[in-house]
Amino acid sequence: MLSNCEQCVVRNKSICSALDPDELIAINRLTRKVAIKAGQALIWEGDDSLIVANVVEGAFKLTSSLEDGREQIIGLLYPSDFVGRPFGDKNEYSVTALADSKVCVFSRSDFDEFVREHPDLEHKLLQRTLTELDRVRRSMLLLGRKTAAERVASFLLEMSERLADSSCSVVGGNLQLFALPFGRQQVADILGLTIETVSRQLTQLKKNDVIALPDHRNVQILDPSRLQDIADAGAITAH
Amino acid sequence: MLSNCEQCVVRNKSICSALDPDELIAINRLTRKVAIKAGQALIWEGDDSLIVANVVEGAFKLTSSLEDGREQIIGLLYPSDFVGRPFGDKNEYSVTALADSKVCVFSRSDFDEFVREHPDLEHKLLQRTLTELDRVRRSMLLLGRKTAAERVASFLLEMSERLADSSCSVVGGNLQLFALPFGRQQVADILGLTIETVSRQLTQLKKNDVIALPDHRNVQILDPSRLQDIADAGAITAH
DNA sequence: AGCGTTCGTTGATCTAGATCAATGAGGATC
DNA sequence: GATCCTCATTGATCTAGATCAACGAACGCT
Repeated sequence: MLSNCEQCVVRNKSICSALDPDELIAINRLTRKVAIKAGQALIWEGDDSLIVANVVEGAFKLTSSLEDGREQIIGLLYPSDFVGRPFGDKNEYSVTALADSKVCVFSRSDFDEFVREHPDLEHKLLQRTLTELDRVRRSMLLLGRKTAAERVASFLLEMSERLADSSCSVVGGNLQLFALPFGRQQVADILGLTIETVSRQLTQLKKNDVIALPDHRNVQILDPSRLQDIADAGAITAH
Repeated sequence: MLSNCEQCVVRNKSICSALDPDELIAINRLTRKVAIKAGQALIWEGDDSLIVANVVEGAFKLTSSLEDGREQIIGLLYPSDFVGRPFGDKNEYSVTALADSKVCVFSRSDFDEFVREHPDLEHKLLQRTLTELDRVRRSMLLLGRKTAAERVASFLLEMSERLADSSCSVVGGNLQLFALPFGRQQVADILGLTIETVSRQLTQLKKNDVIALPDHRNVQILDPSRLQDIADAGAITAH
């Protein structure tokens, strides 16, 4: 089945939103929709950069590892996000599906060429890259200088923001419930901690009534301002 | 004195290398050369993004801090590097001169507009941003998962590469000497460690004849492959 | 030359978070 | 509904790196 950009669900949020109908037809010819099963890799660390893609459905993690197995999650990708390394010959990171996913794939050379001919598209790509750079730099402060409590609190706040437009429900402006799209090990790999430390910090927050944990995947933020205080300074004042 | 792009020392390495002589004259009108003393800030964390710039001379650090004074160095900037946040309204990070420096400053709105009219310039900017993103992500692995020994070794290797074209001297292909453009505290703030740990790791490397430290600022790499092994896996085998 | 002042090194101790180990709690399969 | 199997929690202990503290060395200043 041919992919059809006009009917694409991420058409208005992805970089493709820079394109007019004619251009959309042109880019349609360069693209191929691919399904990726949960756990399957789309790109391997160290690979030549042969493809780039838009995430259409699902979620991906971007990871970098040491030989002995230590892994750091460097980024998370959701529908409408752009994946891959244009204008470069190596992928420095692996991209792996966290859930069953669909992506819209381009050959990198085709994509590079198309982008150079469409400055508006290149502009969108630049804006995304700048935003991502801001985000990644923020996590450098987290990884380099924050305590475990601060990291977990920051993470929960960021996830609640990021998932705000999808599954998040705001009741009374203060009550937030969302489902993490992954397990404790992944949280640990995002925060540069161990699974045990993440678990202990979460139960600590639960004991202090800052959050509730209906089950292993769901998180409910009961006291956002308190969580914010913890994220910024780690202060856990007695409740 | 008017700045003159034609005679600019970073003309061929900065993003301005994308411009032809006519365009250079046009951009010249938007620019102003400014001297910054060591220790002085060019941009403050949280400021509105009102200016962007090219580094012409000297060195800068990009930092993010917590209220209690903990600081993380998020990036280093050298001549020909681009500074600031185009196409965004906030600077999330401070930019401070590490040495007496000169920059070529644009108003952000002027720059944004000029960039949109010059796709080649925007392309250069995108390439730089993508490269920087790769570099920053690499340091996420360092900050999140590497030990102190691995961090210091990785740092020395990266600095020797980065300074290769300036003060670095390669003798016999194996002997590298370079001067760090900053003190121990800054190294600690780059690596997410304390000054004491950095110091101890350096003396450890010295004792094992992996490096020599002629004085506090200079570093000589005696055994690059050993240093590389340490950077990757932290293994310190007895000498 | 003498004297602060700043910066780096070294040592002793402490602790946040890692590691090791056991237990518990769904969720799928037959 | 019993049996795995995977994943999260909890507890006990250990350790890398932080913290606290003293000392030393280089540099600028009078």
